[in-house]
Amino acid sequence: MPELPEVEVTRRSFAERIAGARIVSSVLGKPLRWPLGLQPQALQGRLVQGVRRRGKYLLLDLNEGLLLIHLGMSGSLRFVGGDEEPLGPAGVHDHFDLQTTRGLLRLHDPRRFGAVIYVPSETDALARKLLDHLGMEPLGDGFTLPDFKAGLAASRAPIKQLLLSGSVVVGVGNIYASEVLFLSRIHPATPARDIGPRKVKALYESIREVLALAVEQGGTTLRDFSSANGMEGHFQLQAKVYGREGMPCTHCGAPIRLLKQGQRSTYYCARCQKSS
DNA sequence: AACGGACCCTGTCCGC
DNA sequence: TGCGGACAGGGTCCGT
Repeated sequence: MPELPEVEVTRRSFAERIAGARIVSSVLGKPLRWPLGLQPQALQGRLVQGVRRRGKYLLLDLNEGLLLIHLGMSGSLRFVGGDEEPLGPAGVHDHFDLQTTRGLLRLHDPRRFGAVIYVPSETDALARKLLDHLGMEPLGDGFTLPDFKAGLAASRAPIKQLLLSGSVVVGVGNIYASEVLFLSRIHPATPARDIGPRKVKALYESIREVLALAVEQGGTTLRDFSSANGMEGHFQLQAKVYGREGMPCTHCGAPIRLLKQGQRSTYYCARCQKSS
């Protein structure tokens, strides 16, 4: 479910409200992708200093150690402050509660591909395994055209799958991958290294523009995404190809096609999107 | 060593 | 209505 825009929107929706809070208690539900890494009650008394994002991970900085939170396919966070309507008891799909002096942070994740992991520092072995291989941040200054070009030139993988892997640039998931390839008129099966310089530039710009726009729009709500304050996203209203198999291309009218790549659906226009 | 596929889990939707 | 199968926004691991 959550790609970079949804994770960033989630971050912005509670980062300021939780900063400075002290952890009162913490409760686990069913197992997630990885174990928490310490007894939940050991978090009691620590301070939440802020919330950062790296790729699709949220990093909750504590005065001692940090929590890595990943939303997987179906995860979402809610943060409800003390003066708001309380969330009530944890439901069957609520697998992590962090009660703080500023409010309750709750992870809801039916499929449980998500994770909440405590690490003593970002240089911890597990943290490095999860974070070190991640590619460039598409909305940051470090994401440059020359570096992006070099990243594509080093891979023969189909461009759609290279984007999804996050090894060159992070945060482009299944929806936005289809969208940016449509906007830059690149066929999704094109080997990354075969894409010409003009289209590489178009793709680079599309990634920045689409992700930034999606953040502005509050992310994409297909079925159940909402930010930590309960707001739904609206980017789905601007999707040109995702989920539109058989419907006319907004540019040329040809029917949008569906392609399976690595067991994931890719939507594209066979007339507008070419390999060269 | 890069790449493709299997797999983790639950819910929903579609065709029979 | 019930049931089986396909599919869903992600990522790791393992075999080639």
